[in-house]
Amino acid sequence: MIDIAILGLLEDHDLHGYELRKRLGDLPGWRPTVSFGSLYPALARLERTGLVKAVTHVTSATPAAPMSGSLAGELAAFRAHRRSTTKESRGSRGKKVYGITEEGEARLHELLRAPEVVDDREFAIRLAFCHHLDRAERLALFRARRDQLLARREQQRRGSRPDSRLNTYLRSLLERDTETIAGDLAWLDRLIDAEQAAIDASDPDLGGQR
Amino acid sequence: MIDIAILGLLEDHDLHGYELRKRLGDLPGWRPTVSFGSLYPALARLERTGLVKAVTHVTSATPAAPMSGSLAGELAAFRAHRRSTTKESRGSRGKKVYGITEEGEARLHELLRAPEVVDDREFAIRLAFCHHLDRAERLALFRARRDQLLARREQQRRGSRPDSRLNTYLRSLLERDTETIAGDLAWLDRLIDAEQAAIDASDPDLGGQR
DNA sequence: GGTCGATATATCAATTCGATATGTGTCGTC
DNA sequence: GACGACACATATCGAATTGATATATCGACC
Repeated sequence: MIDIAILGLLEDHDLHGYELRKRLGDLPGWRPTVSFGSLYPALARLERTGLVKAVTHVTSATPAAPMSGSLAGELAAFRAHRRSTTKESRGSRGKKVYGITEEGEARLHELLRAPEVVDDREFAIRLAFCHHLDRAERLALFRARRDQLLARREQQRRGSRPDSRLNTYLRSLLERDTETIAGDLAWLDRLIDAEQAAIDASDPDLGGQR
Repeated sequence: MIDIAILGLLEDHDLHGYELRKRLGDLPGWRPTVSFGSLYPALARLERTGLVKAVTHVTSATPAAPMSGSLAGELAAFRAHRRSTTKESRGSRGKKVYGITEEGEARLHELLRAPEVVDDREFAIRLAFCHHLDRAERLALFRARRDQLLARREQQRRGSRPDSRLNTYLRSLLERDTETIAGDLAWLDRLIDAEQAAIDASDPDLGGQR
């Protein structure tokens, strides 16, 4: 989940964790922003699997970072190292700037393209970065989401047949939910139409096939 | 989170895990339903802390459940026991029916009343069971949610000042988000008005104070 | 007799969150 | 120029949640 967002943001600029967190907060899907407990382990995982790499920009004092070696060790070793080499490491706790690798770019594309649309948050994140897809792939994503919302609406209709048993507040909530789904569908249909129009315009001979 | 929903459902009827899961699926907040990995550990936790208790209804074959003792033991012991007493336990794997305790009812009320509204899912769950609150408490819940949505709208406005930098899809998503928040606020205001009207009607001498 | 799908409980690894610890850089202010 | 408050920055921990998987019984249908 968070992988898409991290890779998507790094595709544009190299960024360090803290900055990444702020930008993630501007995206829908995290309220109000990602926790550090998600972000840093995720970055470590992505680095371990070679999808991102550190461009260890240690600020000011020590331009060519000397402490990247201690990263492999565990906390105690790290601290001990830092304490024993206080003079060298004076001047900030190495701000780690990350960049995306070629494998990372491939993985991002693969994650965006994957056919199964799972939850609302994931769709939002994928949509936020879907400009990396081509038009046909984008259309497939939109339509998969549309099917999902349709199914949700259907399920709701089945569930609320004898809805007089429900309390007022739950009924009201369910009604609002229906309203939101209807709104989402209308919005999605506008996106789909726009995308289809763009395809027709760039490829007029296929216009009759939709 | 899941505690509110479990306690809220058990407040109406005694239920076993599987049935609980199905009813949870009818509530908004879980898509399409809770996972077993959430439900059963949560039930175990609630039982351990005395908020719910098992009324071990072992179906058909052995009406007065003889294997409640093995529950305390671990998996292997349980299986060994079951295998060695196959004849007795023939006819279903002891369906555990849970009921709410007095402590559970107190806890439910406390959870519903708590002033901090955290995320959307939690508000939905609380709303679904807020008929257990009195009108003033309910109104406080609604207003807290309202403040939260207002803050969200404000944050969005600040964030999207120079929004021409965003790609089309993200911009569209953000617009739809704004629309949804506006709709939620309008809906909430209707709920608040209705609640206030009910308070005024039942307590006319306080009508001027709002 | 066999197997499919619903009922039912339980556990596991991985992910995420909220809280917390720790340290640096930069104001303002006294 | 010393002090504290606050933004910047990385990291870890425990607990909750998810999705997958294992196990077992039941009724129905062929």
